[in-house]
Amino acid sequence: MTSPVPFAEGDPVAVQITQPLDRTLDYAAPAGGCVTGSFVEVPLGPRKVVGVVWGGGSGEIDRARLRPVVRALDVAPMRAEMRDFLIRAAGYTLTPMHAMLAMACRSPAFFDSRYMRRVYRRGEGSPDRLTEARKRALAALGDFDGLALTLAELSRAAGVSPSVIKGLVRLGVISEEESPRDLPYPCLDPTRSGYELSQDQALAADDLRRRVCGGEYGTTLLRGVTGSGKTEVYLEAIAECLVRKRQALVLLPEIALTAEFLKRVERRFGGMPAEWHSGLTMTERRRAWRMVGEHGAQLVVGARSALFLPFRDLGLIVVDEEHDTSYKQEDGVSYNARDMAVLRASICSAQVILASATPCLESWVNAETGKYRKLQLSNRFGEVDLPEMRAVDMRGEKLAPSHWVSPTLRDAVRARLDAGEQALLFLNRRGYAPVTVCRACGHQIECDHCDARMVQHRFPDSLVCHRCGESKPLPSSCPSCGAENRLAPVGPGVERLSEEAGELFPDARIEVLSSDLFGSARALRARMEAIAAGEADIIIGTQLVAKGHDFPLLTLVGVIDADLGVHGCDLRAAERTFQLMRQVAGRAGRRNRRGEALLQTWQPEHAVIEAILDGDEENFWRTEAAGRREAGVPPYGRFAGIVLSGTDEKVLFRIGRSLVSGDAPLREIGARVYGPASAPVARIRGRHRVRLLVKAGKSAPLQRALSRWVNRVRLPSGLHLSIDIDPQTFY
DNA sequence: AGCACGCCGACT
DNA sequence: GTCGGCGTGCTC
Repeated sequence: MTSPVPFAEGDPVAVQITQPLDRTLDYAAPAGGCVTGSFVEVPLGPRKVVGVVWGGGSGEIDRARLRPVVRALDVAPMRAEMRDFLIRAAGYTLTPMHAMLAMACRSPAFFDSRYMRRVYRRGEGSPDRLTEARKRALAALGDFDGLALTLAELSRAAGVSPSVIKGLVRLGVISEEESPRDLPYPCLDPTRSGYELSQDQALAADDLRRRVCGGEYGTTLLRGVTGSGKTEVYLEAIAECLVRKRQALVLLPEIALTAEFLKRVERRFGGMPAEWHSGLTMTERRRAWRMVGEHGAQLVVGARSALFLPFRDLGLIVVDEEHDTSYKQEDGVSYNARDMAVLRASICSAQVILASATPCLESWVNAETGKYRKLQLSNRFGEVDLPEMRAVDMRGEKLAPSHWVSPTLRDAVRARLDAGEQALLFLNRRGYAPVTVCRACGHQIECDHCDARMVQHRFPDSLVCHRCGESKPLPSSCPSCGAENRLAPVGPGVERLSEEAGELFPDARIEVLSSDLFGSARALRARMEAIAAGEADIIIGTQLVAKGHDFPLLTLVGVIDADLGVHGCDLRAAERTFQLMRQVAGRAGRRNRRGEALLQTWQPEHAVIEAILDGDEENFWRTEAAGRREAGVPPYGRFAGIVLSGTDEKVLFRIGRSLVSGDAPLREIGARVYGPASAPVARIRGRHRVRLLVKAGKSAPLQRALSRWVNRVRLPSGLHLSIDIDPQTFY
């Protein structure tokens, strides 16, 4: 990598700012100079904004007219490889550079000065008289041996007043010193002995260690079912990375999973790594950002945005549960963290480990074709791990109206309860009922802002739009025809299912686990732990329970509606259903008990349901891949979504049609455009959305053609156009 | 993104 | 005759 170019005071420099300008602006370097990559504050009209020195000035503006950079910010300059990453990520996702840069500038470190704080440690002297309060103060210092505590922290920990501590400082018993605000994270020790690995795991771990040692780019798909010990294996790769003094990053799909993972890291390396996600306080963010860029953080555990942290020398990125859809960000800047991890690693010569029991088809194909290496972990616990899976053919079951638990499933649950074991009823629908319909006129209650049906909830009584979060009370009369008391809930949600379970199993302790029923991730976690310890007999849950938590007493999973995901024309419907079913089923029966999974379905002969039941994963992936190849869709073709949003739907369609009629740049590369049509979510918070879909061949230069195409039309003000490369949703 | 400049309707 | 609506364009 090129070393940073220095600029002396007054030299013209090009600055990329985080404001919506699609080019750099020239400024005069500040007093003390700056280098390429310096984070700077620059004047823009009447304001001051943050930017990064991108290089020497363009010279377009007369030197004498240049406004000077206000100051270089007190953080390490952006490294050349980070700039390279941002430029290439922007080019791939067709994100304007200013928006891409903004993601790398989400740092509270910019404006908080690097101030010192006064901390207290044990000093040399001994006290003249050892009072009770003084004893407590010294004991507290002993408890936090080596840690620098502030006056407030120490006096709270010891339960004494600050004056006691000040008194001891005067006697020299406690020493007072200045220490930087942001402390390095504790040093992790990769040489501690790790978890005991099975032979299979040890082989995989050795392989990954060698890769990390090589110091080159490479991606490995690490496959293994829940309980096969993927985490222990990639912790060894991290250990190797730390031994080599390079930094490591672990991406997790959900914040709720970090706490448990952090504990495992602490057990393995004897210290806590840095965390990065939306739940951090300002202070924590500042410390993490700064320490990652200096020498103070070896390992970061975080959400997808951690990819934009200023790592000094990143040697390994682990993407855990790589198939998880939350890695794809679609609001604002849209990118897939899995793909960006691979890009970033290829730029800084790092290894990538994509870990999953059920990889996404793209990764499966990449592993098959040799683009990624693959490592398969077999099951540590022999054959016990996968539950016995059976379909419950709903066509042969007798069910009362508005009931969803079949007699077959009911009997199976009863048997588990009698044996003192737990059962899980899985339904991927929050709330009481997904639809509220008027029995008099057939009207369905929709959200006023989103064109989505509102979901009826009972805790508390209300109608909630799951799209925008809008809620309103359940009316007593139909908003369309005015009929009184004719509004009826239709279809099941977890709350309604728990009502039914209550009737079927009046003596059982029933617990609903749904993300909206808990105030915080912490509360949810605590509840899950209590349930895992046996505080419930029947768990009713949404996909929340499919991830992450281990319920050792759970031996039966009943999937209320296995067909939910297989209809619909979404490209990935089959894949998602497969992944979710395997994950949920994997919750049943761990370690010593064989579990059972019952899938209620109206179409047991459907290819996806059959693939799930017969357990031959490779066969499922092969069939799915063949179908995609045939249709020329990802990963054998490429898609891009164009969303036009604005207040006037007619204008959106007009612009959409004019885009279609000017599609020459697309036809030149053999791509086709479909639409315009109302977007899957036709209206969000009052703004209409119209969507176009572009389909191109696998190796067509899609991005270049798209930007040429889109830049041709002039957009009326108030109309917004966004491009989503590799969209997750279609129709 | 902000903020200014600028060109057409209802008020003192 | 002015105040102010927000459309268009600029920011080194």
